[in-house]
Amino acid sequence: MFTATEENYLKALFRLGALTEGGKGPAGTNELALELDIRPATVNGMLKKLREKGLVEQRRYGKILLTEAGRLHAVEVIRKHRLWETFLYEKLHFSWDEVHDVAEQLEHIRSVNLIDRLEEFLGYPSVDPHGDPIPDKNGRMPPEVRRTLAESEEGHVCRIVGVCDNSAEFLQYLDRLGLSLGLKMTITRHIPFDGSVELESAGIRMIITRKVAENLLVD
Amino acid sequence: MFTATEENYLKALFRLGALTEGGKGPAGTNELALELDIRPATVNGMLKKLREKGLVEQRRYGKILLTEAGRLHAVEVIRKHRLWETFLYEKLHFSWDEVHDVAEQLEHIRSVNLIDRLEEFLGYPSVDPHGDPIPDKNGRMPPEVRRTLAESEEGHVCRIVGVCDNSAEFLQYLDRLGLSLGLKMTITRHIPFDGSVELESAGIRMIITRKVAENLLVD
DNA sequence: ATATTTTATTAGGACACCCTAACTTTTTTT
DNA sequence: AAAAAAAGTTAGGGTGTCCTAATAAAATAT
Repeated sequence: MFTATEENYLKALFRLGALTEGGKGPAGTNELALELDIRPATVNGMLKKLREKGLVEQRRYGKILLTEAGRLHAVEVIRKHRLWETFLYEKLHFSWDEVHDVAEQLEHIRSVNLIDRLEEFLGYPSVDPHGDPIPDKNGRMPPEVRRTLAESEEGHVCRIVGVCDNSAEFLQYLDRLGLSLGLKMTITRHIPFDGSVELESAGIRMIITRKVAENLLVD
Repeated sequence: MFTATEENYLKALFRLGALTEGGKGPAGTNELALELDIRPATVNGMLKKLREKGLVEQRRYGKILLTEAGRLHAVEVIRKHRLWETFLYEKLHFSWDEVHDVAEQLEHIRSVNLIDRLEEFLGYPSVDPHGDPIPDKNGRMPPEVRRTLAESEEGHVCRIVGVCDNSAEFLQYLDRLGLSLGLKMTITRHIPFDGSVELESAGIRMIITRKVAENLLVD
């Protein structure tokens, strides 16, 4: 049905939030190319194919959106990826950082039964070793346990998954801080004095105020 | 290092006994093409590539032989295939006939640690669900338990893995019976009267004499 | 509003793997 | 030994996925 390459494109689009609804909004050709580490010209050609297959919607020179079919398949691939990661971590004792590359290959194995049986074997886990939720076989993500950055423990590695305050003011402020949806970070310290949180992301250390921390949802 | 396609060629050559030593001897381009269900012209091109990579030896218009490097890699792929089959059968409860197609994909997953950890997880099995031996990580097949057809139980599914008598007479006789190395069969009945063995292979039922049965090794 | 920069697209090419059709070499049959 | 059959090879294409270089459109800056 789908090639491994096509699946990787869908997955990347999903990651980039090509879903209209919440999130960062649709991605463009260049952004997708960057995400996949493939040249824009190549991506452009593949998008044509995905459009023809009804997986993606895009007007000339426009942003890319996953169709319902595209979204469903993207989620299916993510489900496979996360279940395989869980298998590697829990059953084969791979370390946190080793699982990804192998799961990247395993997620493309085609079989009617394989992934459901693997899920059963693993005891229907709800999150993978990175804490990411595992979608069910109908493409639904389990209700995420959303916690604010302020409640998160020291040393915890997490990602920004949403905000409590949706005001333009707050979002613009986040922008200025370099904080965006999906950003991965490590909670370095909770500072008792004023409730500030020290964190580290992409090699950069920063301190954010308690008020900001209370309004950032992390996983 | 190797593409999935290259690995499939190596595996097929190994199956066809392209090892000089015992067995059926080296295969030709056509035979390999038949085995892989790929046209001879295509196989010819791939053989050039495998020769350049030092995996195969072949003179113009000559038979194909695996080099030591080729043989080692073929065995490695077979090891992966059989360990994955064992996993699917024992842990995910796939049936005997479902495991092959999925293992055919899984055997090409690349990872330094994966297969050794899987082997450990499975408890170092020595044979796969079909009774085929699983090579160890150094490319050695475990000592096969070779039994003659005469000693084999009724209902047993097995393959001809060798002969006791190597005379031209006997081998020509086997040829006439349509019995060849690697042939899969089911032992239907042991006939007490004269020790004959009734068996079934590829939908054809036949009876062979006790003397022949005593000289055929099966797995 | 025009110039610049960024983003998207087109054109043309490469490589892996597959094909069919035609041809050559080797083997087998007569 | 010549004819026929089988096996191996070459020539020329096709698809999928990638590339670079050049161009067109849109967004941004002046």
